[in-house]
Order: sequence, then structure tokens, then C-alpha cells
Amino acid sequence: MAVTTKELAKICGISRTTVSRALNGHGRIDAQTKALIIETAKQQGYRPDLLARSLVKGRTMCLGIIVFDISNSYFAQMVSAIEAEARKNGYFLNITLQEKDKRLEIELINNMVDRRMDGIILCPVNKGRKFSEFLQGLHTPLLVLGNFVSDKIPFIGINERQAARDAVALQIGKGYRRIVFVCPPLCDAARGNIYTHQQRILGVADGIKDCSGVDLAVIDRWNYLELLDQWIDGRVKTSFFCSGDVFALDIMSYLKRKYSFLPPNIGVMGFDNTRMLQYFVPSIATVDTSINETGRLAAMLLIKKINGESIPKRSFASYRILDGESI
Amino acid sequence: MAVTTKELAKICGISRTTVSRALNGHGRIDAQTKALIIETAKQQGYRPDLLARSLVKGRTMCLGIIVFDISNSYFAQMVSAIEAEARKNGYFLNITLQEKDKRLEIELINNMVDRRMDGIILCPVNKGRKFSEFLQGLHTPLLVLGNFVSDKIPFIGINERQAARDAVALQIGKGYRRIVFVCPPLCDAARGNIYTHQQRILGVADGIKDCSGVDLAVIDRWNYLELLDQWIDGRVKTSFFCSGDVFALDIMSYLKRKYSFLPPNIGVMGFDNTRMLQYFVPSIATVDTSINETGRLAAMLLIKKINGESIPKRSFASYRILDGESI
DNA sequence: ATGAAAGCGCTAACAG
DNA sequence: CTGTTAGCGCTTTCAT
Repeated sequence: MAVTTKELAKICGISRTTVSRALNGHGRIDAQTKALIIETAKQQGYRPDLLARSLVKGRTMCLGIIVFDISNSYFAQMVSAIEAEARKNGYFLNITLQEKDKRLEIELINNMVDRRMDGIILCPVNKGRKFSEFLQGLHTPLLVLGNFVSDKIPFIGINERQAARDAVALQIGKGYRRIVFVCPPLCDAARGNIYTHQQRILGVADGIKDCSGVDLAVIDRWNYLELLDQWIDGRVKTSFFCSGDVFALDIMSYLKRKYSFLPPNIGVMGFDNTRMLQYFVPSIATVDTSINETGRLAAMLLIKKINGESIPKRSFASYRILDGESI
Repeated sequence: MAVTTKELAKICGISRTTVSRALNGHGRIDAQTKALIIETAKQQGYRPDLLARSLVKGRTMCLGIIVFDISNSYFAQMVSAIEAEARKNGYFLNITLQEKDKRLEIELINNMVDRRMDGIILCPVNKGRKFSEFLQGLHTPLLVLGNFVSDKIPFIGINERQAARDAVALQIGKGYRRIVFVCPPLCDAARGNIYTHQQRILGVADGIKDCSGVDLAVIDRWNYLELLDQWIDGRVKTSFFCSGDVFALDIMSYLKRKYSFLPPNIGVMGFDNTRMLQYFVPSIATVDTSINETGRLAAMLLIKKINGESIPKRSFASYRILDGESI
């Protein structure tokens, strides 16, 4: 079907090696023959078979990324940032979605390895020693994003705990005396890796401890909307601090629908600063987790690792507390 | 590094051919030797090199997709749907973002071909005869999503024109007497393929023609927010019909901020029904473009084409007009 | 039932 | 400057 170096060689009456040299610009080669080869290559519509090249070179120039679900705006932005950085460095991005399925995740990792990805970025749903050992045994550079696995596996993220603490400080500073931490993933602790959210709740606890006279409640169920009303009594100034913007948005729309507005003495704060927040009125306070910076950092570090440089066990991107009208 | 069939063969004291047979279950093979091979393969942590396999088989079991920008919620959902269908059929998805850059798009397509993707799904930004010929010359099954290129290139989408017409009918039925079609991409006509939006404006015109006494205005600039106020006079019942949900959201938040609510006699309608709409109050009328169905259909058809079946020049997913409080 | 040999398309080491 | 040879890891005739 497609024309190969072999045929180019035949057409030009030279060896495949010379063709290869002309096309890749390695080694010494006569300017004329080079020109001839390049010319006929173009005219024949020659395209190199990157599969074959990868096989012999031992590198594919492909990165793999495995995320929960890309229709989740957080991961979509993340992937976007990673892709940009990867391409800038000559790498392609292979993406696949693991849907929070632990078995599938393992399968997908293996598959990426089998396809000889040069490196893998993983937002893991698995956790624990066995999983860590599995990852260590891979021979493919890999790093995890967001959910920590073990000190043997390089981790990229932000200081979630400190960020949550700072966010709570903002809320307390605004006079809230009850923080309801809305974090449905917590109830999935047995089923998967929710390190990120566990760090956040630790940070929340830290923040509460910093001040006396502030109550903490936690909603760790997915039917959180049904559990809100008990905290809306108008007496205690209460904020629903959500471990993710989508929960905040969901709560905002629930409240708007039920009370036509944000009830008095009630505030809402999110986490992540996903792009869609920009469309909301009133504006929603949140924690900017620097999705783009994190993604870029992850790609950069992975490429470093591929190139044999050593990278830190843990790397942190910055974060920013963003005030908003919702609080 | 990784153990190969060659080494397995040596360990078991047999030929590579037999190893291959045992591992793939082809041809006759002694049950005992097979068991032995499989056992040692497992114990040695053998993993097949899919690159090598693809090279000899001539198939990679990879699909490629090229979209504008995945942090756009529409494409994120689309990619998600395609990935699901692809994986169900044993294919992996390679994704890359073209950022509405025509040159980059060409480069990316070539790269996907060079990597021997079995098929490619493209949301094209290029257009015209030359581009169509380029695509036809590829030898790799390919189809386009949303933006039509030519009848030589299979197209998947919805009937945008009819959908827009129906949407206008809804608005007129609700008493709107002026439709302001907000479609910034229209001003990029010279710079790229905006077939989708061109179809939509045709449909809008159709819808207006169906009724007399209804005015049409078009905003085809990216600074559309600055151009809204001239249409808000309280006299004529006016709807801002947006060629994309994000424009609708943007306008809604602008209006809420400026007037504290949706001004009297003003309505807003979107297009696409991206998932984030669900968080908005008041609910936003839109056109459900069946993103998931479209994505699934695209993947299915591409796989059919890869398998040598012929597929229609144009395939349409369904759409639905969704009423909402915004109108 | 198993093995030998050839080949996928490319690159690289080594001669000449 | 160019060609020969070998090989990446796998599958696939074709013999045996």
C-alpha cells in the first residue's frame, strides 16, 4: 500500500541505508543523492512507518494518560494541559478512561506498557502496597497525579491539606461558625484511592482546630442534597465547603431552586476552580488548584524521568484561595 | 529488559513458533507444552510487544481522534463516548488537540497515519477541495464529525439546520418576535471550517421565514456581550438564540450581573446540551445534540469502515429541542 | 505437534 | 560518502 524505504531505494538505485540517512539527516551523504531521495520520497508520498521505527529505536515518543473520566471538567482541563506540554516536547498523548474501575485500571496500565508508551501518567483509583509494587515492577516511567500511592511512585499534586486549611480560614474569617464539609467520595474509601479528599478533610480539621467556637460537620454521602436542610436553620452562620466544584454548583442550584436565592447566613465554597465556574452568578468561592500548572508539571517531570533524570518523590504545584460572592 | 518470546523459548527448550502458538491459542499444540509455556510466561512476567505484533499484523487496534480542544465540554463528552465504544470493540483511543490551527491539523493527521492508526475521527477545521483530496489520499479509514468536508469523506452529525429551525419555532411559539442569533464562529468563516454553525444559521433563517412578523438579527463577533444591550429595549420580545451553550451561559451570567435577573421580554436559548447546563438556575432551553449517541455512532461506523464494510456518506444522530425557564 | 525460515519497515554498526 | 549485514519482537507459511 504505502511506499517504503525499500522501494525508494530501488527507484533511486541505491541502498535502503542511504535512503534512511537522507531522510533523517544523519551521517555524511552526498548533497545530490540526498536531494534526489528527498525529491522522490515526496513525489511518491513516502511516509515513515513510526511503528517500525519505534520497534528498532526502543522509543515510541508516546505518553499515556489514564484518568477517571474526561467528561469531568477537571480532568478535561488536566488532559488538555498535559497534551500541550507533551506535544511541545515531541510526544503524542494516548488517553484512556478507567471509570473508577480498579480492575480496568490495572488492565489499562498493562496495555499502555505493552504498547510501549515511553511514560505513563496515572490518576489512580487503586492504592496500597500491592498496587505500588505492581507499579514499581513496570519498567515504564510512571507518575501519579492527585492520588498518592507510595513514596516509591513519584507524585504530582498540590498541598491539598494546607489548601483546605486556608480555605477554612477564609470562611471562619468571614464569620462562619459552622463548616459543613461536603465530600461524597469519602464514603468510597474502601473502594478506591481517595487520597486527595482525605487530605482535604484533614486540612479542614486543621483549620477548625485553629479557631475555637467553630463547629464541623461532614457529609460523606452522594445524596448530599437531601441532607442539606438540617443545617439551614438561619441561626448559625453556616458554610457548605465542598470538596469539588461540582458539588458546590449542585448545592447552589438546589438552594436557588428551593429558596430562590442563597439563604441568609448560608455560604458555599468549592474546590478546584474548574473553568465552568466563570459562568455562575453569584460567583463561587473556591480553591484554584492550578490545573494547568499541575498538568504541565506532570508532563515535564515525566519526560525528565524518561530521559533518565531523577525526579522528586513528591512535587507540588501552587494553589490559590479564591474569594467569591457565594460566601 | 522485558522478557521476549525468544527467551521463553530458550527457557522451555522449544522454538519461538511454539511459544507464539501457545500464547495465542492458534493451531494444534500439545496441552502439556502449552501449559508449561503459559506457566513460565506468567512466572517470567512476559508481556507481548504490541508494537512488534502490529508491525507484522498490519493493524494497531488503535483509533485516533483529533478535536479542537478537549477542555471544551462538548468535545470532552464526545471523546468520552467515543472512547467507551472504541474500547468495547477492543480498540484504544489516541487523542490529540488541534487548537483550531489548520496547519497543525494537517500535521496531526499525518502523524496519526504514520503511527498506523487503524482509523481516524476528525473534527476538521480545514475545508475545501484540496483538503478533501488530501484526506482521500490517506489510505487510512477516516470520518469527520460535525463539520462537513465533502461527499467523499463520510460525515457524522445531526441535522443542524432542521434542529435550528425547530428551535426557532419553539421561540416564536412562545411569543418572541425578534430572534438575535448569537454565533461568533461565523466571523471565522475565512479562517476555518464552520459548517456546523453555517447550517445552524440557515436553519434559523428557515424558521424565521416560516412565520411572518418576526425579526432576525445576527451577532457574529466574539465580543458579543458588548453588543447585547441594543437589543434589550423591553418593547419587542426578544430571544438570544446562541449557537452553543457556552455563549448562552455567558449571556445569562452577563444579564444576571447587569440586571440581577433575566430582563422582561428577554429570553436565552443555547445549543448542544452540554452537561454543565444542569447546574444552572433558571434552567436553560437548548438543543440536545445527542453527544453520546453521535460519538458512539462515529466510533461504530469507523470500525465498520475499518472492517471493509461500506458506510453512508452522511449519518445523522437524533436531536431534541429542550424547553427551559430561560425562554 | 513442532521447527526453520522469512519477513513486517526501519535503523545502526561496521566496513569499504 | 555508501553498501552490507544484522536485528528490533513478533507472526506466519511451509516443511517435517
